[in-house]
Amino acid sequence: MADRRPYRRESEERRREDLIAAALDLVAEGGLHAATVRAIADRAGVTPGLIRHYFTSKEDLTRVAYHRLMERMTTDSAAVLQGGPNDAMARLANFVVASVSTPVADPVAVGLWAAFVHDVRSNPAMRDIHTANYLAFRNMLQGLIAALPRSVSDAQLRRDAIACNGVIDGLWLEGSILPEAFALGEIPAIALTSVGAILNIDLVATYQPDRILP
Amino acid sequence: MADRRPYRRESEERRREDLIAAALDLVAEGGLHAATVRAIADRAGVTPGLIRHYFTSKEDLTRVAYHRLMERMTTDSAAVLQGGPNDAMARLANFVVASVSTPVADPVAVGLWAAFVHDVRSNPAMRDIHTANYLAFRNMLQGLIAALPRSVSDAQLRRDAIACNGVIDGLWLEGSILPEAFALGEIPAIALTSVGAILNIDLVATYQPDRILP
DNA sequence: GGTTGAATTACACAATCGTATAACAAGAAT
DNA sequence: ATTCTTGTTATACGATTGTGTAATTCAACC
Repeated sequence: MADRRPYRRESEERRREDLIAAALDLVAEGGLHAATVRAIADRAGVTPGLIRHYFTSKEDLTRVAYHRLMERMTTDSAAVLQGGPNDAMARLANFVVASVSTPVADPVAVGLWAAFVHDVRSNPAMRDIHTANYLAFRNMLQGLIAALPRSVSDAQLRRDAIACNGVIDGLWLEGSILPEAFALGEIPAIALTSVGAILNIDLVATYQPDRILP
Repeated sequence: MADRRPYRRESEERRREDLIAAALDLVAEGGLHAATVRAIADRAGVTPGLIRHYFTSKEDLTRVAYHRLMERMTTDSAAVLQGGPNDAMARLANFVVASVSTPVADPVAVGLWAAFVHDVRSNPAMRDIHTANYLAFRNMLQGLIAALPRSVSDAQLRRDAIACNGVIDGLWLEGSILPEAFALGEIPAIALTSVGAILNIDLVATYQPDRILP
């Protein structure tokens, strides 16, 4: 009959990846309600029906997309450890700064993250994803703290990690939501001072930016 | 014709209040998309059309509801200052604990809060509401810190307030999203220790719960 | 105690949502 | 070349969305 839209066959992995990326893009831009099956398909350059060919439902796609987001945030924070200094204090300082700087701290990222928070509370599958990634991040932080030249009990180490994670999360949040409320570099500086105060070490003097700050 | 639903006339204030409360309830339970005009009206015991009689649009109702939510959270934190001790350190300690305890820290509240974060970024009116309430909270905290028996510069006072606000926000977030990941009273204890470490004072020894903890 | 004004209900409407199913066509297999 | 598999498009459907507009009924007022 009429001319059908021409198309190319792609691998399953490629198609799933494109759809996930399109979904995250749309959520970041317009919130969860903007990520409709039609909009996602359009952004990914396919037709809506294809989504249900690769995902059992829209909820399924949502779940996978959230997992990908959390994974990316943890990876971005950890990336700064690769090829950096070997000194424990310097490694911690780099990690702290990276966690409250772009691309981890970012208005788009926090909007994206917040969009899924409610589902995390109400949906068991989403909560499992959140718990796993939250603990992965905190354990990474705890490992960096444990490597410091000081001796504390395991219980104290846990409390320190929770506290430092708290400052980082809080500053990440505020700096991302209201970036214009802070001077350039103010949040990273405060993060270093605070984590240092909690752990009773001088992180500020330790920190040496071996990478270009944005 | 058929029997119309009987109704009572109420004051404008009462109706607006009921509709706002209904909207917040629904967002808390099922996210933003659950708060449809029909669901809100049903919860408030009226018919959908009445919403547009008191609010120019659904967006208008959403904006007002968010304002009410932020207002309530700040008020709940400040409530602990009323009738409490006069000692500056004790007042700060009470405030810190209240900010990371129920009803301020609560799974429902954080889900509610997160639902609006995206709009805060993209909608100027929502951002104004957020900025005003965020600064109100931080200034309240800064006032408590300024009252402490120690002398620091204004710039340092600002940094201290941002840092303490960060820990509080971060712990509020984590404790609210994953309450089962922490022991009872663990988060308040860590909050006191951390804020104390940042300000270089002993808040833990100061804190004396003159109110029943939940 | 009618009369009147506005609070409230009732209904309609176009747009959009997620999902289901059938038709097609691209590329590998033969 | 032809067939076959299945990735992909096309279309339809019922439910639900926010928003207008007209019809009612409550309660105050003279």
